[in-house]
Amino acid sequence: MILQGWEAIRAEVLRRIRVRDWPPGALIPAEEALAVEFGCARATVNRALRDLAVAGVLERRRRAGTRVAALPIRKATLDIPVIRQEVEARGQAHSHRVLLREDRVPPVPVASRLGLPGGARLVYLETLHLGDGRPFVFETRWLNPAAIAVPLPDFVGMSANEWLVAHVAYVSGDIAFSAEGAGGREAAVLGVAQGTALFITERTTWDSVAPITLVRLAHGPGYRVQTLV
Amino acid sequence: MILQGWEAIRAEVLRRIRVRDWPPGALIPAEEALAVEFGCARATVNRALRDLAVAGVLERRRRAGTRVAALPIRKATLDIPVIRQEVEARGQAHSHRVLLREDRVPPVPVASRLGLPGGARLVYLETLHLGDGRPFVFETRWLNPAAIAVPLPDFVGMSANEWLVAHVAYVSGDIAFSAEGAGGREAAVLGVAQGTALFITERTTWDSVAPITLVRLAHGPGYRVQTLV
DNA sequence: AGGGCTAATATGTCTGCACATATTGCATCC
DNA sequence: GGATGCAATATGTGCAGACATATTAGCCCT
Repeated sequence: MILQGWEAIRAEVLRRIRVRDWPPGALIPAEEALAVEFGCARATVNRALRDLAVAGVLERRRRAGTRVAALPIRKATLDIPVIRQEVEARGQAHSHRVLLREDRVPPVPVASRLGLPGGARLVYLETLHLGDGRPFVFETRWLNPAAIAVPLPDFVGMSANEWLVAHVAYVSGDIAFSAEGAGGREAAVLGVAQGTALFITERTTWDSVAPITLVRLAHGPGYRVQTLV
Repeated sequence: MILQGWEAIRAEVLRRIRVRDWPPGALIPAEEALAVEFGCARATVNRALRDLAVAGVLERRRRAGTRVAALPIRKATLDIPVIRQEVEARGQAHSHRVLLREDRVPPVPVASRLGLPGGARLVYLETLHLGDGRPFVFETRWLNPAAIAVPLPDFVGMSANEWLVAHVAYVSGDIAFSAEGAGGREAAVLGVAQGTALFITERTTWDSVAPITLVRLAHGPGYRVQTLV
């Protein structure tokens, strides 16, 4: 069987896995053998198999060979859009209001998540994002001014997230999702009953060395994060 | 500057992005130019840049060149472990109980999500997963027996997920996360107050042609899904 | 039988070259 | 002026060959 292109090879390998030609856990032929069978170079087979390994479909180890993953559905990728884009994707007009901004000593859990000592002062910011004037998400954010070289703006013209992206050194970080009942303030701001289940996104972002910001987004009812695997 | 290995090149490119040598939106030099600068083959540069593009850090288009993504934090990958592994990773002993199993005609939203006509009969399954004997997650599942060649077991000895992975043709599908208040049954089964915010995971999985199963996992308070970006 | 070293092997990566393909910007034509 | 076509260009993909590296299986020695 002659196949053209690494994607064709990936598709054929996937097909064999799906029809259980190669069942979960099975060892599949070596790259060299597949290259001969498909009439292509080993590098091309390598490209296809590596891609499937990244996707979690295959598990590869040197010398040990390549085997079909025992539990295939293991990795999912999701897009984390900027809030403005998310709102606009729903066909609504985005706006935001800064509800509060002040210097504060963060509570211990916040400081520890950011890896800061107890006494450090941070900027605390509360922002409400709206779609067509209705509350969409309530953002509470801790900013570390010590890690930001330029002076902070008032975040009225541009949301904190967009300003950070545009003005601060490239960031990395982690994201966590959870569910929580709305507290009094959240309920009031979002216009829902207290205790309503909210979808919470928490994001920590780091400079190469210092923590920059910790954001907590409280999404109102009906919010979903969706993935294509 | 001479660099060895595509990961070293990726690191150097990332560094330049971080220090805003190449700010968001900027066009970076062509592969050929970077290959000369780093003293390696173009394919090696290509490998590094392609990797960063997959990670969402770079955006590449033929002829148009490679530019730094304007909004870098856009893609996140997360692992979706099997429940048993998740429980065991917490150092707890996993067990599960099948609470209900019967043939049912699914409600319209379920049928439409699976792309099935209205009248089709499915197997409905309610399972409670426990960690050290305490409720961990409440699983409700619709199974499409028409898409499964072998007869279904009782799922007492092995959870549905693990049985499916082991016995059914390889599946793909999508995952969605949301937050909901606990209904009466969920509250009772999980041992929480009605209305408690639950973290909901919904998974649809497909054969190459037919829908196989729709699972809804209701996680109790404190549950988080975490990601490293 | 058991433990440790060695050789075989599959994947990982790199090079240098070539051609394919998408896209852009310019030139041309009406 | 506007639409159309062409050529230049950056990335995408492919090949053959080579060496690197991790891991295993088996051998040897005690």
